[in-house]
Amino acid sequence: MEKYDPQAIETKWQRAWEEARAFNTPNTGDADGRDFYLLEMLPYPSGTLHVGQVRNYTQGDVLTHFRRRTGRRVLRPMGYDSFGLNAENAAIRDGGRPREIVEQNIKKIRAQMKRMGWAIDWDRQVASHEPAYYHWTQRLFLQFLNAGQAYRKEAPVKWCPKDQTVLANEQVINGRCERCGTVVESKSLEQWFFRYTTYADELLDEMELLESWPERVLAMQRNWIGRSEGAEILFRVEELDLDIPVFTTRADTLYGATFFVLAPEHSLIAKLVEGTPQQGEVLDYVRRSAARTFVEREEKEKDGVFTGRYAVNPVNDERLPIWVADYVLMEYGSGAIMAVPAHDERDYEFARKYELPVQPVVVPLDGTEPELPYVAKSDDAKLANSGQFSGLPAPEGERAIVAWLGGHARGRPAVSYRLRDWLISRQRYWGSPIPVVHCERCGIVPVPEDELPVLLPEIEDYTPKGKSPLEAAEDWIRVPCPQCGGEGRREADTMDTFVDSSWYFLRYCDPRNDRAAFEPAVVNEWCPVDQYIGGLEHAVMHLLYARYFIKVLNDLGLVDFREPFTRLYNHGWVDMGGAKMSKSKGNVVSPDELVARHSADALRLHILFIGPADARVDWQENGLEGMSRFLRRLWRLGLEVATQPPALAEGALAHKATETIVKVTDDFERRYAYNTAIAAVMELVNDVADDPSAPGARFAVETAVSLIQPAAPHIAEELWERLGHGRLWEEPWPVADPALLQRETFELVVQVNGKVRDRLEVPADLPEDELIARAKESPKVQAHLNGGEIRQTIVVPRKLVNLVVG
RNA sequence: GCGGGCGUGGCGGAAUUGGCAAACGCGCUGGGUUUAGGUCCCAGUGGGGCGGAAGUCCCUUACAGGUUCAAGUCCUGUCGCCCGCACCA
Repeated sequence: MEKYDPQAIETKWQRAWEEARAFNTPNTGDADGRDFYLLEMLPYPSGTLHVGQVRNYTQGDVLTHFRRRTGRRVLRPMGYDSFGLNAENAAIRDGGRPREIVEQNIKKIRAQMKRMGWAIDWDRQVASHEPAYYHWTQRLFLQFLNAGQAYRKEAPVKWCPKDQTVLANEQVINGRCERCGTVVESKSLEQWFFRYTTYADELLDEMELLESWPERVLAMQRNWIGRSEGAEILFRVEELDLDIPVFTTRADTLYGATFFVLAPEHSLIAKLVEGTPQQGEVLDYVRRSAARTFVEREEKEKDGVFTGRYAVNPVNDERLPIWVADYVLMEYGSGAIMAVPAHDERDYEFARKYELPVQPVVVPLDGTEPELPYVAKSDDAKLANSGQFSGLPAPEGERAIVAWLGGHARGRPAVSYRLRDWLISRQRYWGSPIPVVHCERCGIVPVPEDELPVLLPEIEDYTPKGKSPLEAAEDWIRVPCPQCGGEGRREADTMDTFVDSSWYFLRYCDPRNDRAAFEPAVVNEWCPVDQYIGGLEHAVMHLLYARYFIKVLNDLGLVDFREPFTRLYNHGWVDMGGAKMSKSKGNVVSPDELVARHSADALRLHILFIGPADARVDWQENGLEGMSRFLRRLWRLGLEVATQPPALAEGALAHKATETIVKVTDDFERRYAYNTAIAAVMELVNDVADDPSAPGARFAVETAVSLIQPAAPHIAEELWERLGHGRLWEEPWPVADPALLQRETFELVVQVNGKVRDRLEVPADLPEDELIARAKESPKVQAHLNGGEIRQTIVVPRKLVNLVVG
C-alpha cells in the first residue's frame, strides 16, 4: 500500500489552493447576510511564529473552513503590527534598520503561515509600517483632532527610563513598564492624548451590544474604567477666600471628617503656604515626593506635612487641618480628599501616625461596637453624631446629606472614573509620525490632507535620548508652516502602535483604497467582525482602544456600527518551562521543525487537541506522534475503502458517522470545542478500523475525511480526491440525515436506589410501563430489590429507569 | 482588600440541560508481525474486597455538610491554585 507522504501532499494542496484562489474573498458590493468576518489579532513581526501563535491561528483556520463550507462568504485576512519598540530595540542592539528587520520577519512569517496551510486571503495583507497604511492612520488622527478627540496638554505622565518614552496608563502594570518591567517615573510633559474618557459611559453601557464576550474580559474592562458614583463637596479656606472641591463616595461620613489632604501636585499648595511658617517644610515635602517613583510612593509608610491652613466642613463648620500627603493621587478625583479616619483604612493609618482625631459617625444597626476603621456601607448601618441626619440608614443618609449640600450650593452628586485619557505620543522613532507642524505664530497646524502621508525619514541613529530621535533629523523637521508659510517644526513624537491596531480590521475590508482609509459602504458590508480571536493580554489595552475608536468613527458618520467585535473569545496561551511562551522570554518553540519532522496537519491537530480552546496549556510534544499515528491510520483506511463500491449509508457505521456529524458540527459552530470534535472523528475512525469491510465503512471514512477537513485540510483533500471526488474545500458541510439517527433499540440503564444494576437493550418505541416491567424482570435488578416494596419509579425517556425501594 | 475563574486517573483532558464518571489521546504493562530500530496489530491500564475463573460487591471528581429518586454538575462552608485590578477617596 502506498505510504502516507505528508510533505508531498501538503505542498501539492497548498499550491492548488493558491492557484484556485480558494480562500480569496473579493468585495462584491452585494452583501446578503451570508458574509462572515473572522479575525485574529495580527502578529507583531519581531521574530518568527512560535507554537503559541500557531494555536491562535489554527483555531481561526478551523472556523474559517467550517463557516465557508456551511455557505458563508468568509473574510479571513492577515497583516502585521509592524511598527513598535521591539523592532527598533532590535535594530539598536544588533545593527540594521527597523524597516529591514520587520520586512524580513514578515517574509518569514508569511512563509510559515503558508506552510501551515492556513486559509488566508493574501490579497488583503497590510502592514502598519508601510506608508500606504500609516497615511490613513495619520488621516484618522487629523479627523480625531478636528473632532476634538485628539488634544495636547501638559500633565504628569508616566515615563519609562529604560525605553526613554512616555507610556499610556494601560501600559503600566503595578508601577512598572508593561514592556520591559522597569519602574516608571513621573514627569510633567506636554503630550498628545485621545479624549477617551468622554466615552467612559458608552464603553460601559454598550457592552450590552456584545454577544458573547468572555465575562472576565468585560470584568477587566469595567474594572479598568472604574466608574464610581458619589458626590463632589466644596470645602472653604476662609483666610484665602477660596473653595477646594473633593470627590467622595462616602458623603454619609461627612460628619466624621477630621482633616483634609491635598496631593503634592495640587495646584493650590503654593498659594496656601505662601508666607507661612510651614512654607519651607511643605515645599520640601512636595519636592521629595516628586522625586519618588510610583512604586516608592506606594510601598513606603504613609507620610505628609501640615500646611498651617484649615478647610471648613460645610455641614458643621468645623475647621479641618489641611495636610499634604502623597497617598492622595492628583490623577484621581480632584486631587484632594476629606479624610474620615473612622471609616477609611488609609485615613485611619495616617491619623494614627500623626495623632489626628478619629470620629465615628456610622454605626451598625445591631448596636455592636465596631472595630475601627469601620468601612461597611450598607443598610445594616446608620448615621450617628451627624446632626439632623443621625439615625438614618447609611445609604439614605448619604442621599440626604448630598441633597442638603445641593440646597446650600456646597456640593452635588458626581461620578468619577479610574480611566484616564489615552496618551498616544511616544518619544521614539519607529512609529507613524504625528501629522502636525508647530508654528510660533499659528500654534499647532495640521498637515494638509494632500501632503499626507508625512513620511518617516530614514535616519542613522535611533538611540533614545529622552526625546524623539526625529528631533535630530534637521532636514525633515524644519518645514514651512502650512498656514502662514513661516518657519515651522514638524511634530517629532510618533504614535503609540495601539493607534495602528485600533483600525486595521477596517483597512482589511478595503486594503488598496488610495483615496481614503476605507470606503464606508465596503466596511459596513463586512463589519462588525463576527468572530474575533486573540490573547487575553489585550483584554484592556487593544480591545478597549479599538472599541473607543469605532465609537468615534461612528459619531463621525464613517461607520454605521457602535462595536467592532460582535463575538470574542480568548485562546489560552501555551506555557513552556513554567512561563508563557513568548519571544521576550526566549522560551519559544518554532513550528518549522515540527512541520518538517511530522506534518502541518499533525501539528494543527495536536495544537487543537492539547486542551480546551481557552485554557492555558503546557507545551508537550508527546501527543504529536499520536496525531501522526491517527493520520496514518486514516490514510490506510481511506485507501482501503477507495477500492470498495461507492459509499452507501448503511449499517451501524452509517449511524455512528451521522452522530459524529451532529457532534462535530455543534463543537465547531457553538462550542469552539476543537479537542472534542477531533476525539469524535477519532472514535469514528476507530470504529471503521475494527472492520473496514463492514457495511457503511466507505460512507464512514468519507464522512470522517470531510469532518476533519477544517482541522487537517491537506490529508483531507488528498483522500477526498482518491475517493473519487473533486475539491473538498468547495464541498458543502455534511448534513446529518435524521433517518440515520433513528435507532431501533437503545440501552436502558436500570438503577435501584440510584445505583446502576443492569443495562438492557430494548426497542426504542417501548412505552413507559413496558420499560418498568422489563426493568423489574431483570434478575440482576431483582437481586437488589430483595423483594422489597417499590415506593417510587422514575423513568427518563430513552435513558433510564430508577426503582426506589423502601 | 475588590473582581473573574478553577480543583476529575501517572499526564493532557471528556462528561453540553441534574441521569451510565474517566470519552479521546499520551504514557505505561504484556503479547504478536517485521525484525536494525521505528511503523503496524491485539489485549490490559482509577483504588480496594471476594473469587481458580467467568464474575461480583464496595469506594472514588480538593475537603465537610445540604437539596434530590439521582450531584463532577445545584446550594452552604472550608482548604488550595490561577488571572486581573489595587493608596482610585
